[in-house]
Amino acid sequence: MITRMSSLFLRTLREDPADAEVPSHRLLVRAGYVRRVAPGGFSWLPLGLRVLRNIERVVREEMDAMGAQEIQFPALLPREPYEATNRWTEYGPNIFRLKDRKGADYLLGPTHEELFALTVKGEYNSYKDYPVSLYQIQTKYRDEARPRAGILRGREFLMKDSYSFDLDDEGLVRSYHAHRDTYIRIFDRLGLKYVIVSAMSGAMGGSASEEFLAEAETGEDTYVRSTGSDYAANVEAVITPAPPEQSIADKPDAQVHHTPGTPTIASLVDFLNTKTELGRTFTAADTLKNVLLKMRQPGATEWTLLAVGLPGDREVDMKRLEAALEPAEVALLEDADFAANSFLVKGYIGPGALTANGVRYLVDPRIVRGTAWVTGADKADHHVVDLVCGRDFTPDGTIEAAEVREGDPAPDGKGTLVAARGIEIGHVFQLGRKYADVFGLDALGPDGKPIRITMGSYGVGVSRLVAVVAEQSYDESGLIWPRVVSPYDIHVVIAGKDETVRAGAEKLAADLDGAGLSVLLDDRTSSPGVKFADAELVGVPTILVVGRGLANGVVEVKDRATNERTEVPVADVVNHLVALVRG
RNA sequence: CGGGAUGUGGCGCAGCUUGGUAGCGCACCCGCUUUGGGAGCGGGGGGCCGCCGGUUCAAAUCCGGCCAUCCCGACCA
Repeated sequence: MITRMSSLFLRTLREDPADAEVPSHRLLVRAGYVRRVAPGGFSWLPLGLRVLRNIERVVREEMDAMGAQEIQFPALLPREPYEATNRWTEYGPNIFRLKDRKGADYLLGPTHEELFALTVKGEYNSYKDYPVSLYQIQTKYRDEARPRAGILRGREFLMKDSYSFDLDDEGLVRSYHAHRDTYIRIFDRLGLKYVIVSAMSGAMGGSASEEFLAEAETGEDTYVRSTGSDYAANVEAVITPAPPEQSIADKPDAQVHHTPGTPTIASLVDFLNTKTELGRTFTAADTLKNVLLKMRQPGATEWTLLAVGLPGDREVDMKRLEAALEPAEVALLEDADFAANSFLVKGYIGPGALTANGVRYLVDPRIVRGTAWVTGADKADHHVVDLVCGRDFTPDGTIEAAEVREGDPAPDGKGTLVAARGIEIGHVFQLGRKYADVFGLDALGPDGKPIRITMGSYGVGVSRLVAVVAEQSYDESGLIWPRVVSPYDIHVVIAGKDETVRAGAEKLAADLDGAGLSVLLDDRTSSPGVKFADAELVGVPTILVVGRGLANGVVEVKDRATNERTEVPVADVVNHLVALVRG
């Protein structure tokens, strides 16, 4: 196929659009791939649509190859199924809601677990029907609080979502891994640099959920990776390696010290080192900080107290804490709560009062049996030194609530952690029976008894991938597409108005087309400089320049990624390019 | 929802302090010249200056209110 730029619906911009910050947004607008029509809403122009369709094709081929079957739901959905799962309420302001002429409630689908579960229930009844995996590639709607970064986070976007249905947990794990492997193939084919991070804490069940994050400085998701292995994880999922337990026998007795005016860790450490004669130097890491919180299970009205103990040099990471306590709601204790619980002496809280008053006490994994701590003595202006875990206090358990810092040892014991940023491009998730329970999705088993189906849910952000690929592949002149997603195989530039040059280029374009390549032919009357600049901006990986060399029987093949130019005899160029593209 | 900024042809911007017939660059149209790195000259088309109200003989410009958009944060299957 040959597309002539003289008639292509395209207008490139010489300057960056004022509202674009991230490279993908800037370049996709400048190069005429997309145009903004509303906050978080973009139209796809011919070049952009071709890239989107190419990515969609890769996703579809791999989904089909794994045996998933494609179906399609409406984006406009009735309220009832989402009411049944309580998501009509849970989604809050994040879904688009609308009413029909009769006043009935509808929504624009943000994700389709309900519909898939209901559809399978409607069609399948026997255990012989399972397992099955279904998917769709469909427009999703979410009323994001703040759409941003062009098509990286829009309110309307194209997503591939799929769902697996299995008779038992082993089947779910198989389906999960089939999807995971498929996603690896998809992202590898797209030439992306990405990591797979565990998205949930160990307490919630290992690999039940993993995210695929494309490496990008502009990414919204922070994760950590190890310097010594390929370990990578969401900050919420990092497991703190516990130090070895220590002997209790050789520890000195706990002693209470009068430590006036030391309500903070810094003031306490300073006091211990300058105003006491303990014969050693303390740091914040030697102190045990007890943070008081309150938590509430979903649906409950009463808050219960919770204390988290952690080394004094670490802050509580509320996101990690929330992830560890999910689905419970959690909040820091307020002054009124302290007033209502007089045994809590703010600034001087120790494990003693907590345990004595039945407050659930969870500690950081670094606080193991045999470790000695400086902590509050439950009395204003008093701290206790050498309070030993397992001897002087016994926590109710451990919790991953402390902040993760660069330089922390990696959980696998190899290397240390460093922070990195990424963009979520895929998510695999063992849903379990949540939706099957709500809708009564059962298969009739061989013994005549119903078997509750277990589901997996898997997503790929198809339109987002256009921006993510761009984000990982561009230079100061413009986009640089990998061949699989490039809008065309070859960009032919006619450099010169000479009629023989034009005719030669037309002939070559026709030959390339005949050899099965897609060709973007710049047959415009503009000056060569304009055409070169546009070719670099548009980003087709191979540019064929037909110009002054033609008289000597050569044309120029330019590699967009390296900007290397090689002269190739006209007679060989078609074969040369076919080999390049088929590579 | 908090903080910051900005709204002037399709795009990028100036003009606003000090009110007086709306301007520049890119893009677009016509003519001539030009054609290997965003051509030159000449001629042209296109704007309810975000919206509403106020002040004034006169408002893009001053005052008040509203709306919208972008950025940072909170939020985000």
